[in-house]
Amino acid sequence: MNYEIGNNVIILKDIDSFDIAQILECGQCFRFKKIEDYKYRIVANQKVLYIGQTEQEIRFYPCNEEDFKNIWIDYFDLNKDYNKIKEELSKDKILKQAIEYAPGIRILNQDTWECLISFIISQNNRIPMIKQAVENISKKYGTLIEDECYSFPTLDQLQLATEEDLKECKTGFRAKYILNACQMTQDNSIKINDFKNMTTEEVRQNLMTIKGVGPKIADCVLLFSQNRGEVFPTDVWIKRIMQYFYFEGETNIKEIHKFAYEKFGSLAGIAQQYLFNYARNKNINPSV
DNA sequence: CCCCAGGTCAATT
DNA sequence: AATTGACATGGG
Repeated sequence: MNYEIGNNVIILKDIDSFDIAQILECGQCFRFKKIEDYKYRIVANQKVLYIGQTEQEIRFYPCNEEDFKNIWIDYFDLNKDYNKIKEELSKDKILKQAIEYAPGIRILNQDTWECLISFIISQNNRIPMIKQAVENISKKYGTLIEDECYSFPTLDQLQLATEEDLKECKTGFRAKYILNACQMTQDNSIKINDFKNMTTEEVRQNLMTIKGVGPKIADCVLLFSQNRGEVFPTDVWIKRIMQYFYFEGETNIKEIHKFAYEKFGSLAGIAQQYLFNYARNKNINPSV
């Protein structure tokens, strides 16, 4: 990978398929703030990182080479060849459209614990409100890093919360689900540290023992924090776009999964993200 | 005032 | 096994 090391900044050039706005705004990640066009601040891995992108280069700061190599290359999935993936997926003409609409999407490799709690909050909720709730929780239970930015709380930190506390953070009826996730992770019923050695189906079943975690949230955790490209998280938007483009009207999630696994295989998760972004931004909402 | 949101649970059939 | 209403909260 071709990058330059500056004074507490890493400058990345000649990277394909990287659009920081598309990556952060496509619905996979909740802890980012737009400073101005193509300048974002994220909080991840106990760090605050700014990303500024121009046509020529992408700047990551404050950042030294060690952190870039150890943390951010993996976080931004920089070793994956998205051109090859897009070429493969573009054999399907619907995917071709979705990819052309947002060719700079990448799937981030996020922290599993944060991803789990964030997507528990996501159920029957809207993205701006999910962001707000995650922010509230971080401010109340996380650690101050710098500049009013708080890390997402660890299990030990979040365990201090009561159901009332969590409701004050605007998590609503999901507060008790978060408590259950804390409890089951604490007593090692949820084996986050073993996930990397478990099959996708084993991880999914383990996550779904948490009250408030069903197949959709489990698949989001698998895709966005465990690099399992073969899952196809299916929410209302995915259901709409699949019905609109691939099915003649109404169908069910089981049929959608069967179709997606056969058609996209190990690239299903990435395909899903292009489709989700396309459906949401084009407001695909057929009256079928 | 009614509708819905990156779903899931529990009750009912 | 499949269907249906409830659930907190706030924006359109």
